[in-house]
Amino acid sequence: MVSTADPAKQERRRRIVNAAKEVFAEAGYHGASINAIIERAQIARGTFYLYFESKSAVFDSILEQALSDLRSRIHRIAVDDSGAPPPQVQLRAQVLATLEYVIRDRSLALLLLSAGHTPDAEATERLDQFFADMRDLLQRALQTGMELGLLRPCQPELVAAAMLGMIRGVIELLVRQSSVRPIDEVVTEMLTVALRGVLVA
Amino acid sequence: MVSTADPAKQERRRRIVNAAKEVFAEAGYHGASINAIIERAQIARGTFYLYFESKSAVFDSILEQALSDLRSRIHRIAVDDSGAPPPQVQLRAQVLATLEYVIRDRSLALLLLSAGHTPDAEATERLDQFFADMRDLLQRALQTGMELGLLRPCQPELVAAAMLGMIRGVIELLVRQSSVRPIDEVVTEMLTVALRGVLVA
Amino acid sequence: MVSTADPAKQERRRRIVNAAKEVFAEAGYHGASINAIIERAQIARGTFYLYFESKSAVFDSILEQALSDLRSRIHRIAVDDSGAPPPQVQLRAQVLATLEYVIRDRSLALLLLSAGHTPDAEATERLDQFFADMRDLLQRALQTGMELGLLRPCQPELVAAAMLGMIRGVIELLVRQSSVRPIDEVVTEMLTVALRGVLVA
Amino acid sequence: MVSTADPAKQERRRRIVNAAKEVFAEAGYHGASINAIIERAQIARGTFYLYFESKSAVFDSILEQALSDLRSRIHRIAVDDSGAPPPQVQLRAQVLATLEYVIRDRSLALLLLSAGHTPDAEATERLDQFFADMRDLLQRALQTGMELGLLRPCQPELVAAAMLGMIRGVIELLVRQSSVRPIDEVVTEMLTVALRGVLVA
DNA sequence: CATGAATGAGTCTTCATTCAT
DNA sequence: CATGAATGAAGACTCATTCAT
Repeated sequence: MVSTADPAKQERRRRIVNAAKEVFAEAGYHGASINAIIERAQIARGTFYLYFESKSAVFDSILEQALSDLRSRIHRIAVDDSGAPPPQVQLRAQVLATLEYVIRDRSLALLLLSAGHTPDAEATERLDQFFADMRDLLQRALQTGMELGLLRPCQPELVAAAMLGMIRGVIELLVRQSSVRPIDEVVTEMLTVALRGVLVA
Repeated sequence: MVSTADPAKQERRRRIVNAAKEVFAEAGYHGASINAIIERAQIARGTFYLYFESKSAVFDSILEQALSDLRSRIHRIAVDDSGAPPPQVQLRAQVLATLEYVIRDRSLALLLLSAGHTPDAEATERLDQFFADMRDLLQRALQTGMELGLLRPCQPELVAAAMLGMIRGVIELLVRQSSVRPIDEVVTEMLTVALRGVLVA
Repeated sequence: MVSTADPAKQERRRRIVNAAKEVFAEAGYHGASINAIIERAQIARGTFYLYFESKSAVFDSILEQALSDLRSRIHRIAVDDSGAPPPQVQLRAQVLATLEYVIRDRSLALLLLSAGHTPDAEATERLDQFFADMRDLLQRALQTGMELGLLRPCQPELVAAAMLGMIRGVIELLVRQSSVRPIDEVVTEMLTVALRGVLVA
Repeated sequence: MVSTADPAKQERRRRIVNAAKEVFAEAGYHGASINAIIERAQIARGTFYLYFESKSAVFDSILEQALSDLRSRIHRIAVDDSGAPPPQVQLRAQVLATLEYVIRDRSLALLLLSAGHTPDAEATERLDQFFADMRDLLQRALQTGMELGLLRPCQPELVAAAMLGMIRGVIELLVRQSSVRPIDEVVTEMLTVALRGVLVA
């Protein structure tokens, strides 16, 4: 077991993970060679395999961590719970938290955006599952909103997909442009578009 | 020169392109082995290289064709030309044409959605350029709409990115679900969300 | 049988042989591709195999022709036959004939000089045999000369090898330099060196 | 940096070089497959590429080493320097050193003799340059000898080519015959022929 | 634990040869 | 006979993974 917290080991592990994240982000899963990773992490070849079973294992580990972090920032929006803040506030908070987390780590963001094709079926599936979960959450939120008469009738599945895409599109823009925008305003704009559209009236 | 016609050759070339498209879609650029492509195309190894210089050449060819087809379906929306149909109609037509083209060829859609990391820098650049162009078009349309007082004030760059993402998100949904939806309704819903948002009022 | 003299066929065969000779000379046996040969000969791929069984077959054919031509120019020098010209004259005539034949066809010369490594064991052997024969001839001439008291005592095998090398060296010079030298003088110089050496006395 | 010592690595490198030298000598550059080399060297495919960048790299390395070794054995002959041994002695020493070096390593000798057509243009050029240099050296020695009245008037370029060929011819004989001759006597004979020719007087 | 030399399965690509038209 | 499209064996090279030191 490596998980048992020897601090030096933990540090090393983190070094590897970070190196791998950068290399994956720059070159994609396939283009990322163990060579590049260990060079960036300043470790020997064998050492890598002391901490991770395989290339796909690091990738999985990075993904798992990211998805778990993201999941902890996103929940079902409570509507009946009288103690909770109003739905729009909850929504805003979650979107903001998500964006902040992803934007903070450019490599991770790139990795998540492009992590399509891994030969590691599991990783692909895990990522797909994550996005599916997010869409479900959105979809249910939309459904509830419709039932409560807050939202206009629509095809929730489709709109959920559209909105998820919207978020990805915005993240891509933020990540590709090195210029730093105030995330707060970005979220405001995004939500306005999603909720009110772009027409004047 | 034979490059023009010979129906048998054209047919063969198409077989290879289709096989490649499927394999690329399923396995990504790297995961796609020449072996897999020629097996699916039912041809010998050497035959592949009779039609394409290299693996990246087929990929490029597929990409080029797709982007050119798409570009021919998408143009700047004319607003002052009194002979032209109203902007919303033009917009709808273009989105519809795009979706129809992409949805028709599932493999191509998957390929376009995930064609992030190719070692072929040119291909990656070409794809990036395409999406950048699309965003520009959207951005300018938004700007014009704002200037004409049709759209509410917004950050056009951000909104353009969001909408492009929306389209990608919807395409992904359509492509992943094998269920066939009436594209017409999909477009209507998408445009409604983009233009009017989801709120009731 | 192709040997039966249809003149058009003969002409075509010659075209192929010449093309092959040039390509072999320029690129070596391995570097010579059937492609290059048929392009230069202006024929289709299949046509090549109508005239020659394989790549090595053309090579063999070229070699065989050249060696046979050369052999017909080189004979044992007659010393007792009172009707024959003096040995030195015979020697000179043969060396001259050899050089003239080889120099006339630059490609052939290059091919003969470098035709070391063919995967075709037979061709290699044939070439080796030719050079061995030439050396034998020289060696016996030397031996005879020694026995007749015309030449100083020496190790005939060694000296034969040296003189064969001398000839090859000179041919190489003539072929590599595009400048045209009077072959007659070349032969004179060569024979003088071989017979009298370079010292003054 | 490890490039300097590590005896085990050096040994392995030598094993590869030797295997390659043999295979190149037997089969020529093209005929030599990496497969054959690694089999003879008893190493795995990847190991080869740990020591050499490519097939042509080993070839280059072998060539470079040989040419450098040979160059260090051959110099301009000093004639005015009163402290130097007489020219004939210097000449003899150099020819002897050259032959000894080349004969000792049969594979190397074969490789040098036949290293005509490499697709590696650089290697070919390097070899050509070497022989050109040697010819230059000989040519200048002849010129000097003529000017000093030691040698009879001749065309130095031609004679230099002849003598270089002579050396190659003799090496070829020594290398092809497995029988071992006393190199000393070989050199004596060769020089005698070159200097005094074969005639009795 | 760390190291990095060694491994070999797997990839792309070339090219001599065949054969249906 | 001529053609050139099709074939597939063979070759060079890469890179994730292992293991002796």
